[in-house]
Amino acid sequence: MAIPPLIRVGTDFESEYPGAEALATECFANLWRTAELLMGLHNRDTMDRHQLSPSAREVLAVVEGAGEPLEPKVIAERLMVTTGSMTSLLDNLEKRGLVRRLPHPHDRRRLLIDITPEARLIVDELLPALHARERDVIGDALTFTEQRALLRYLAKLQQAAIQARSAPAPQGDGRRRTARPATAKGPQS
Amino acid sequence: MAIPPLIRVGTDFESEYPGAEALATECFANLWRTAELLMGLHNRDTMDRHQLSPSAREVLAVVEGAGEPLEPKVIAERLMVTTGSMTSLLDNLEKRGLVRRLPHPHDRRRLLIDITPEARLIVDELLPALHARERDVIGDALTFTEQRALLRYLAKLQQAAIQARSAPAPQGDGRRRTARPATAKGPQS
DNA sequence: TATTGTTATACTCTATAACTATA
DNA sequence: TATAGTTATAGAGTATAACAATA
Repeated sequence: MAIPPLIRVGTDFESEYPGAEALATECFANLWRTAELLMGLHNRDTMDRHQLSPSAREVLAVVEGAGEPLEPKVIAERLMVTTGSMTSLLDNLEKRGLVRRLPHPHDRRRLLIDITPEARLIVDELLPALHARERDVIGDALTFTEQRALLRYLAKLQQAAIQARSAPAPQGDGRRRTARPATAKGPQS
Repeated sequence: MAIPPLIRVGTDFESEYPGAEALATECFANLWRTAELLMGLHNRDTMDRHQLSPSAREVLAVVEGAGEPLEPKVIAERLMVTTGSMTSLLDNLEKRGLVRRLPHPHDRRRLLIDITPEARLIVDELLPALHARERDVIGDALTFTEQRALLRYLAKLQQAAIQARSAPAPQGDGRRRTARPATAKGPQS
């Protein structure tokens, strides 16, 4: 397999980066890679089966999941994009006949976005398959007990990350000492 | 806090999606969100401090980490992008004076990409700060024992994800039964 | 013929800022 | 004045396919 099962950092990592810890960096790198690999499965399936981009899928999933039409601004907040970006996403989806812009009953500035029956067909086919995939892949790797432990760790990491977001910029305490040698590729653990 | 600490799926999830499991979906969703939050810290720092996009940072880190100039194709493989995309990334970095295209000594089809002293200054300032951030955020959330357990889980998940990549498309076994209620108000059957 | 890298083209995603219509 | 959404513009990132140079 071209892809190794885990990213490792060199044995000299902690002397190269004083103030860092190899274990934390390995957690970080592998958390990202694992997430990318898993989400990549969903994205590929979504594109192959329905020619939907990840963001387009998210829009449909959010509206369908809400069970009722939503204002563009609300969808934009869920996806964490600007209203300008949302207009563009909705334009594409509307062109494909997957969403409709409806007038808001009480405020003529606003819209309500609903998904069309065609979109509903797509979502009703796609989401169960994606969730089944999640069950298969994650259940293949981890026991329920491990999944619950993972979830606890992720909750703690999210809290720490959210706190760090509003914290000051990271301190570049440790200064790198040597160029990282090219030959240090074999982690001997 | 606007952002809840953990994504949860509804209690009726497993009846909506037969063949799925709420626990696996929560693992999947939170793995993604955690990774995004953590990587978002790095991306924001990198952009704020050095106006470098994530991909541009990766190119510099890969070349600097190798300790010697690398061929574009090698960098492209590490970043998992095509050589066409790599040309574009290198164009941007070269315009900013951060990389140089050197002739390959033995093969005139090839190039060797080296980073300039300016880029080295950036990388030597940035990477230690990012690694220190990793230590702080992850160390704040998890004990070393927990970090090691997390790493074990991630290794297993990566293996499962890599296997799934070459497996057939997911089976949409379970058919969605009802529209997902937004606020437990009755979706009629 | 096969490989490396470039070019040309196109598309998605995203942002910002100016703008319109409405509140 | 403030808000919702659009438009115009811009730029990054990515891909594919055709291509040139070289092996």
